[in-house]
Amino acid sequence: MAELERLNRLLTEFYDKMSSWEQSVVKETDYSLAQVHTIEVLGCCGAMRMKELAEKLGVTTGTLTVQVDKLVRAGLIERRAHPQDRRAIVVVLTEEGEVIHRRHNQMHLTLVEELTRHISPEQESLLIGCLEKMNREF
Amino acid sequence: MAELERLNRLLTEFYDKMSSWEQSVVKETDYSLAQVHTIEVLGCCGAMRMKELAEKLGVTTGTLTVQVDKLVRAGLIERRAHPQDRRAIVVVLTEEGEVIHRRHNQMHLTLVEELTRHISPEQESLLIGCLEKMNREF
DNA sequence: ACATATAGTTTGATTATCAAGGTAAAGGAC
DNA sequence: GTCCTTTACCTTGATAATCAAACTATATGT
Repeated sequence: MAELERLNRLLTEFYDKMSSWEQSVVKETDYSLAQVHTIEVLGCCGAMRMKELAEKLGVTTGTLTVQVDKLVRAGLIERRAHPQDRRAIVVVLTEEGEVIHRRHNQMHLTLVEELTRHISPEQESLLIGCLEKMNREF
Repeated sequence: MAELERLNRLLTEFYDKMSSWEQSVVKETDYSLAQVHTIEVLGCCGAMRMKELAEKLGVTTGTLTVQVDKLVRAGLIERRAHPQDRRAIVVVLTEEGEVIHRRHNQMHLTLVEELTRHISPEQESLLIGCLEKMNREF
């Protein structure tokens, strides 16, 4: 099982490097890591209710309420009434929030482009296949 | 560049899933995420001085001092004098710290084993190659 | 119509974190 | 050797993120 150990090491290393990359990128902005992450999820997955957003972010709804308050005050997101469920709030990016998201996403793309600089298109396809399989197993 | 976008999505998804997996695993233990991460780094990379550890963890030495205090009190790590540099402290896992690390590492291995369940050995080798290339580019 | 479950907010306490300032030691420049 | 600068770590005070639990309003099932 040396192969497994090696893969584990590489995945952990990748995770740690991604983590510090994200931290350093966020430090350049006016927003915190938690705030950028919230924007990221809303930008990638689209508007959603508090409950769902809290689950995706891995925090309680109480925590999210506080974060959403800040982002609303910063003008990046808005609270909207849910059309069917009057208990629910739908959180949606404002135009400014969209801008922030696109800018951040572009940095991600640039990073991935750099990371795969020495990976051939065929290998890249294989990598994509592996990632799909792995993500499905979580 | 649709391929790039797709890879970016998959990597982000993988990162997020790893993150929540780690969080849920840590929640079962008596230690916090920051503490487990400290143990993880010491276990994988071996004993090192405060400065180096702080860099690997992405925190200031001030923050690390506080965390190390807690882990020393918990009996998982020890502060040792650096043999050459009398300003420096070498942080090292105790026997109990090693046990915690091995237990945590085993869970990582089990996870990776599950994740790669549907990946052939040949694909796995290719995946390892890709990860090595990507980690080198960070 | 009533009981129970769910969505979101508020509150109080805890933890992690940083920046800035302090101490001690190392490493050069002279 | 003596000073100056840099480095390593610790301490402190303030701030941000987080949770659990209590609360309000609405939905859902019996």
